[in-house]
Amino acid sequence: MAKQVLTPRADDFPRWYQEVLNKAELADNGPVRGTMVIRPYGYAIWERMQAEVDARIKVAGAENAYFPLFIPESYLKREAEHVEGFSPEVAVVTHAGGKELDEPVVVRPTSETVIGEFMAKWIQSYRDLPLLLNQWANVVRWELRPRTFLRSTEFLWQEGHTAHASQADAHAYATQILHDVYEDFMVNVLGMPVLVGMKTPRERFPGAVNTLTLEGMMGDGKALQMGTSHELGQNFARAFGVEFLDSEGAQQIAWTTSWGVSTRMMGGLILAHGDDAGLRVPPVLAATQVVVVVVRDDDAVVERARALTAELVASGVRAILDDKTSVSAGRRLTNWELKGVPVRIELGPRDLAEGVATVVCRITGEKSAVSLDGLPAHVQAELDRQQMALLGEAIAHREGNTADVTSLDDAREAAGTGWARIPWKLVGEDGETELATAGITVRCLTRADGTVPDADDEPDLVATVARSY
RNA sequence: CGGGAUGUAGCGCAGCUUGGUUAGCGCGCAGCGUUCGGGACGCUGAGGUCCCGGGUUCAAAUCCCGGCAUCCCGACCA
Repeated sequence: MAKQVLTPRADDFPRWYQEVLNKAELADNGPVRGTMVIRPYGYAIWERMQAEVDARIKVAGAENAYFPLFIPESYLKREAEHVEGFSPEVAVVTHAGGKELDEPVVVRPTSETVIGEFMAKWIQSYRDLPLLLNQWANVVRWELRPRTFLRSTEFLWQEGHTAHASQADAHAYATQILHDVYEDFMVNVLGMPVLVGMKTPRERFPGAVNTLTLEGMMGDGKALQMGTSHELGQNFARAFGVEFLDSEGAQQIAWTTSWGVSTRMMGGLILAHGDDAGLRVPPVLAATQVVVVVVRDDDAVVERARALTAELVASGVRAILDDKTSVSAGRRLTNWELKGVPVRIELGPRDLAEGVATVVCRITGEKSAVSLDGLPAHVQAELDRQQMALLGEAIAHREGNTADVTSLDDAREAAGTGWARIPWKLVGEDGETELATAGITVRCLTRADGTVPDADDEPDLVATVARSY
């Protein structure tokens, strides 16, 4: 019997995306336009993302703190480009406590301004630098076209904010976060071979002097910005008075950075790794790496499955038991497949009689009978192999759908199905505007050797252009 | 804000052109029975301000007017 779980995504990708969200029980739409409700299964994955990212942030030396959700409107107005860039999408509270407020407060769209205010208080001397802060929070941006996880009105993220004594230090730190935290996480945990580069001036964060980005290719060949790291120069420090005395006793203005990744990565995970049977979660990320499914309601089977689950947990695998035999086996198997649990172990009377379990790998689709003895070791090896297979598949997909071109027409053509790499000097600001009319943007600039440039006017830069979410 | 479309059960939809008894279907949900190794089947049942307001009519989900909301394509964006 042919099994067709979801709408074929080639026909209607947005609909396929929505079906995965619903059927894999990741998220629902919220009551207010553009907001989302993250369901427990989706949130468990987000918690794993948080844990992995947070650990890397701490290695990079930043500490967690928390700043207010409400920001005085006047703060936002202190940095000219920043207010201009954000005001269209800021939610403003004008009434509270039963009366109109003297000064409206905005719901943070990002926290550079409040944090800048406090950095100014906390920093007096070069000995106070660098100040490396991070916060896990929700922010609100009233975007015109919201989409669950990819561009929701409210989203969860991590925003790092740092202050440094010199431009070189700030640049080095923004770059360190880009590679050691974000790229490492995305490649090794998410299994996504992100393209790391620099945004063009047009695509820069409002108020930044340099925006670095990590771009992932989705299953349909579009690009998704998975994370960013900004050098803010002295723009915010000047606006908020983040000043310090250097070792010579001279008053200096600090150099700041900000960087973040968000629940958008949940959307990226779905769009990059999902297939027509639902989500596929990389084993390193998965909150549930293995599900042991009791195929039939049989005491001996239930008992053995429970023991096996305990064995797996004891061996360090994140495993759960599914003994809910009141629901038919076929339905449960399909549900776990939709949710993308990397390894499924099916145990029934037939398996038990032969001393084996049926091991099914979600990522490669392989199915095999494996002896119950030594199963935990086998499972661990299988998880590692599935992780590599998923990354390998994503790399092949990206390479197979990226074309090197030398004209804007060819770039437009290639962007119909994937990415195009084109010399930046053939594009320029005018070419960028022209491509934009066809819905194509310059995702980032890289050097010919693939490394991240220091400036957008370096010679021989390569622009990667694509459609995006 | 421009261009297109849609609002009917928890979800997905039909019915509207040509007004007419009690508004249907699939999925899901509840009960009983048979099933159970890849989304089982039968029977029974619960569940509805047909987006809102007004109008026409003996009679409106259906026709007319006004409003609201949502979705898709653009501009904005983690």
